[in-house]
Amino acid sequence: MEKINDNLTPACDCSVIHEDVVREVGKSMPDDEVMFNLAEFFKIFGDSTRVRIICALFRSEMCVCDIAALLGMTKSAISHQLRILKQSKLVKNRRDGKVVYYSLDDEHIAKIIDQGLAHILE
Amino acid sequence: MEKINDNLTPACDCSVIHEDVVREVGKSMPDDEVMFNLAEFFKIFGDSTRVRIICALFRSEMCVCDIAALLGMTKSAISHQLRILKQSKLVKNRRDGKVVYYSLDDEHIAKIIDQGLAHILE
DNA sequence: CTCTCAGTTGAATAACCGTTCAACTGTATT
DNA sequence: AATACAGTTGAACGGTTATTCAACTGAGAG
Repeated sequence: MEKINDNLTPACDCSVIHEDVVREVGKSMPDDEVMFNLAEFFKIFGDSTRVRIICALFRSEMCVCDIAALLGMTKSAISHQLRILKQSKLVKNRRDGKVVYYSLDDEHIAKIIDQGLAHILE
Repeated sequence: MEKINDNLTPACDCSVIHEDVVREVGKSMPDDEVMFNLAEFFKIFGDSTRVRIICALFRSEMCVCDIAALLGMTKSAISHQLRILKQSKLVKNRRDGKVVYYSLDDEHIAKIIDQGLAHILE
C-alpha cells in the first residue's frame, strides 16, 4: 500500500472533503483551455475605454479621430485599443482615403453588454 | 471671437471629422460611471481562476477545500478569489461547522457565460 | 484545555496591462 | 515634390492584480 497523497491534487494544500462532488464536477468541467480562452474574452470587456468604444460603435460606424474626440483621449490610445478589439474579432474596419472607419463585427456583443448592464443596474 | 479649440475635446489630439455623428452618439452614450461599473463587472470574468470557480459552482455548491483540490490550487488563492466574487454579489456562502459552502447568487451569470462560450466556440 | 483542520487575511512579490511619447506609414492636397 | 493630416506602432512608465507566504481565527474532536 504505497498510496500516499491519495486524496490530494498536485498543487493543492488540503485534502478533499467531498470526494464524490469533486469527481462529478470535474467530469462536467470544460477543458482548461476553453476556460482560459473564455477569461481572455471577458478580459476585453474589462476595460472602460474598450467598453465605451463598443457602446459608441453600437450606435454608428466611426473613425479613430471621432472616437478619440468623443471619449476625450488621444488617437494613439484609441488605436491601441481598437487593435485589441480587432484581434478579438469584435470589430472590423474599412479605409476611405485617409480615414479608417471602425464598426462592430459580432452579434453576441449586444447580448453580453445587456446582461452586464442588467446586473449592475440591479 | 475667442473660440479656439472649438472642434476639440480636452485631452484629444485631433479635430472632429464628423461632428454630427460625434454629437448624436455622445447623446446616447451611458454615463461614464455606468461604463466604469460595467467594465469593473466584466473584469470579474476576466480571470481564468474565477471563471473556473463559477463554472464549478454552476454544477454544485462547494466548499473551499474541494474547489482548491478541483482546480489544483491552494486554499488561500481560492479564498482570495471567492472574496472578490462575493463582494461582486456573484457568490454567496453558508457555514456548517468548520466548512464554508459557496454557491452562485446571480441569475445573469449563466447567460453571460453562455454568450461568451458562444463567441469563442465560433 | 488542547489539538486539528477549514478558512481568512495582510503584506510582498512578480507578472500583466493601459496610456503616453515619439517616430513612423500612407493618402490626399497644393 | 512638399506639406498636412489620419492612423499605426514600439518602447517605456506607472498602476493594477493574482499568487504566495506566514500568521491568524474559529469550530469541532479527544
